[in-house]
Amino acid sequence: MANTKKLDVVILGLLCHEELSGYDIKQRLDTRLSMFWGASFGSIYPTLKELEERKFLISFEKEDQKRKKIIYTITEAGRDYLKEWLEQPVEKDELRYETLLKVFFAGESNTDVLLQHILSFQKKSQQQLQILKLMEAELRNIPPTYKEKEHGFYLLTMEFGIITYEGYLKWCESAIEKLK
Amino acid sequence: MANTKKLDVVILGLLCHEELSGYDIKQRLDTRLSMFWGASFGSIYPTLKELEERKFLISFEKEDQKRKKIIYTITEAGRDYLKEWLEQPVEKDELRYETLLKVFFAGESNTDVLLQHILSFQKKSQQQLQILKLMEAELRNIPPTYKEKEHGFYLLTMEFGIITYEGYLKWCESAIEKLK
DNA sequence: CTTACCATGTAAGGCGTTACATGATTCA
DNA sequence: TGAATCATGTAACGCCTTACATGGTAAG
Repeated sequence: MANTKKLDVVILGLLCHEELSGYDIKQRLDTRLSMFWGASFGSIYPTLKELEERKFLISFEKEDQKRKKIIYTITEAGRDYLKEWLEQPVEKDELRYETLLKVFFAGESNTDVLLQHILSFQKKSQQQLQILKLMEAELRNIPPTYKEKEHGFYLLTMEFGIITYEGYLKWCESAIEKLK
Repeated sequence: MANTKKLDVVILGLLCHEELSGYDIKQRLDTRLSMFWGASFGSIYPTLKELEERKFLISFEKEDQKRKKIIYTITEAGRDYLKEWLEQPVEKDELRYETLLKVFFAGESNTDVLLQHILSFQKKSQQQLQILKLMEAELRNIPPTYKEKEHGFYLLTMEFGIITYEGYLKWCESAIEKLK
C-alpha cells in the first residue's frame, strides 16, 4: 500500500461515481484534475487492463451513438482499495516548476529572456485562473437537488487552484516590477 | 535541446558559481531548491559522470579536511549548453499534489480523515514558510559588497515560495472551516 | 473529401527512485 | 564504541512519455 501507483487510485477515484472509458478518463484528467494531476494514453490504457486483472474493475463494451467504447466500472474490491489509500498519510507533494529553475539560474543569461519567461508564466496563470473561475461558477450553479457530497470536495480543489494562481500572479507582478 | 534532461541543467546551473561534489549538489537541492526541484544520489552521481563525458564538466580530487571528495567544475561548453537551455521557452510546469488527490476523492472516505490530511498539509506548509522566511532574511542581510547578481534571482524564487505557501495556508484555513 | 476528433492500443526508451554496498570520520 | 554523517557508487526495477499504428465518425 505504501508504494501505490498513483494512477491506480486516480482511475479508481474517477470511476467511483460514473462508468468511464479510457478516453473519458483522459478527458477528466485534462480538465477537472489538470491543475494537480496528469497522465497520457500510453499509461492509462495499460493501467486499466491491470486494474481489471486485479479485479478492481470490470469492463464491458458499449455502443454509444455508433461508437464502440470499452466502459469500466469499479468493483467492491476496487472501492476498498481506494478507501484504504485515502486513509494513508500523504507521501509526497511536489512541484516541478521549470520556470522557477530558469529564474534561479537567470544570472547566466539575459535578464530580458527571464522577463519573457515570466510574462509567459503570467499569461498561462491568467488563463488557468479564468478557466478555474468558470468551472467554479458552473459548479456553484448546480441546483441543490442535484448537488452531491463530492461536489464540495471538487469545489475545494478548485478553490485551491484559484488561490494558488492568484498567488502566482501577485508574484509575477512584483517580479516584473523588479526586473525593470 | 527540446528534450533536455532537467537534472543536467540543474547541475550545470549550480556549478556556475562554485565547484561542488555530488554530495554538495544533493545538499543544495535539499535546501535552496527544495521547494521546486529534487533528485536522489542514484541520479546525481551517474549524471555527473555523463556530463563529464560530454565535456560539460571536469572533475578533480580534493582532500578536504581529511575527506576525499570528487569536485566538479563547469567548462565553457557546459556554460554554453546551460545558456542555450535558459533561452528556450519553458516546456512544462507541474504540480503533483497527492493531498489534492485525497481532497478530490474524499467523498469515498471519512471527512475526519480528510481533515487530518489537511491539518498535516497545513503544518508542513507552516514549517516550509518559516524556513523560507529565515533563508530570505539571511540573504537580505548579506552586505551589499558581497551581493552578486544572482542573489536577486535566488531571492525571487524564495519570494515565489513564500507567496505560494501563504496561499496554501489561506486555503487550509478556509477548508478546515468548511469541513466543520 | 479531408481535417479534426473519437477511440484503443503497443513498443521503445528515458528518467528516476529504492535498496544495497562500501568505507571513512566525527561526536557523544 | 556505536551512531550519525560524509561520500561515492551500482543494480534492479517502476513508471511514464513519445511515437507509432489502426480505424471509425462528424463536420465543414
